Amino acid sequence: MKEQNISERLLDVATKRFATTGYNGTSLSAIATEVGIKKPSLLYHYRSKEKLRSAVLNRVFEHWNDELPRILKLATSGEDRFDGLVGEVVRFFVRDPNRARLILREMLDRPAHLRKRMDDYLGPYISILSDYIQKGVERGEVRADVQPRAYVLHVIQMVVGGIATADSLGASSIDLHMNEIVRIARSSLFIDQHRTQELQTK
Amino acid sequence: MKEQNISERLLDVATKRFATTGYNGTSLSAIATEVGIKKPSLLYHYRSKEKLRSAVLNRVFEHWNDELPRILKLATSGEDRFDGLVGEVVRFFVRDPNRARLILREMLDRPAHLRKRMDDYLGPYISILSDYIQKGVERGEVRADVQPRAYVLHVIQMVVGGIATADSLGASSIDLHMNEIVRIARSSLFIDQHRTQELQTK
DNA sequence: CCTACCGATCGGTAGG
DNA sequence: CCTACCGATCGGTAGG
Repeated sequence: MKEQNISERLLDVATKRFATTGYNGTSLSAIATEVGIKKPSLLYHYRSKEKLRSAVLNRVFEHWNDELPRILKLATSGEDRFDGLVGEVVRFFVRDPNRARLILREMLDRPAHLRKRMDDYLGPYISILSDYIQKGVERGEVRADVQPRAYVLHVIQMVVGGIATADSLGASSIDLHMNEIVRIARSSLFIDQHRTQELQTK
Repeated sequence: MKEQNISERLLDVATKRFATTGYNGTSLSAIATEVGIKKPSLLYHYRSKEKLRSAVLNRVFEHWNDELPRILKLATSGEDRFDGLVGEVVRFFVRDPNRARLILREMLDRPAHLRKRMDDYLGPYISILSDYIQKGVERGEVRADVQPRAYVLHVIQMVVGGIATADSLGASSIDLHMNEIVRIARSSLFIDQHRTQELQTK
């Protein structure tokens, strides 16, 4: 688990540095030095800084692509599994907040470029989730005025943004903040069944 | 309205550039050239790049500080005025999305530094809003499980993040997305009175 | 507000 | 994987 070849170690360090100090704020020599080699040796593994950037981003999106199918299987039915689903997404980014920072930075640095990548990797999953929501509306479980696609995007964004910028907010307890995000997401999606039932049995 | 001194024009251009290409991705000569002067002349107005950065951030926060008291007067009571309040915050950032991008970038680049600024400028207002929410809970208008401070922070973050990264998401219609954000914020805060009343009158 | 200039560092190449 | 080196550009200063 600890033995990695140099290409992978370069990718790890580059991910961390790009996430924390940004692409423009990170020099190739800084990355190389942290791995224990010199800049020209780095450029043998990745032929340019841009290639390194692409490699870093590709790996993050592939991680995502590996985990999302598994996560989405949790979401075959209604409210019960919703917390599990959002919880998994939260855990994915909490496990390594640099993933969130990296994506947020890329959104700011190269909007068009990232939009394409998001469409390719996440597009299908977002459509699946939107369909689930639409079915929930038809079943009467989900609020009728939800905009499915916008809802999904903003929940993802709340999670990614919340984790990426947790240090800037007074995020004393990450868990408390993530719980509140899940609560916001859930209660703005579902019609409140408990309350309905309480009142109906009166 | 069009006549500005050079210091102000430098501030405008620096704000735009820092927001779109980042602090590290913007050179002083690029800013100076766009204003029509040379780099050493810029450095007469702002003695270093860091001073320019501070000046840019100060102005954004002061804008905010000027408008927030007025906006908050809209929020003296419950659900009716909630949409107006969130709507004003949305409009503030939609009017100039670079404000949102700048703050998001600073959160990523210098978390500790921005946290202090946020506390100083926004801290009191966040406390006021948290108190409103707490009173709403006591009145039975607001969900009892809301975490007031976390709720406020994440709604702000959803707005700022959503506007800053609108280009990256498929934000075909900004209005649709902002409406969905307001809907998410409102419906996750208030107990659904309409539904309650409908059922009670049955 | 300018020209002229500084040392430092950048991404990248040559060549082994 | 290295040393040595490239032109370009960076933030900043001198001096007027």
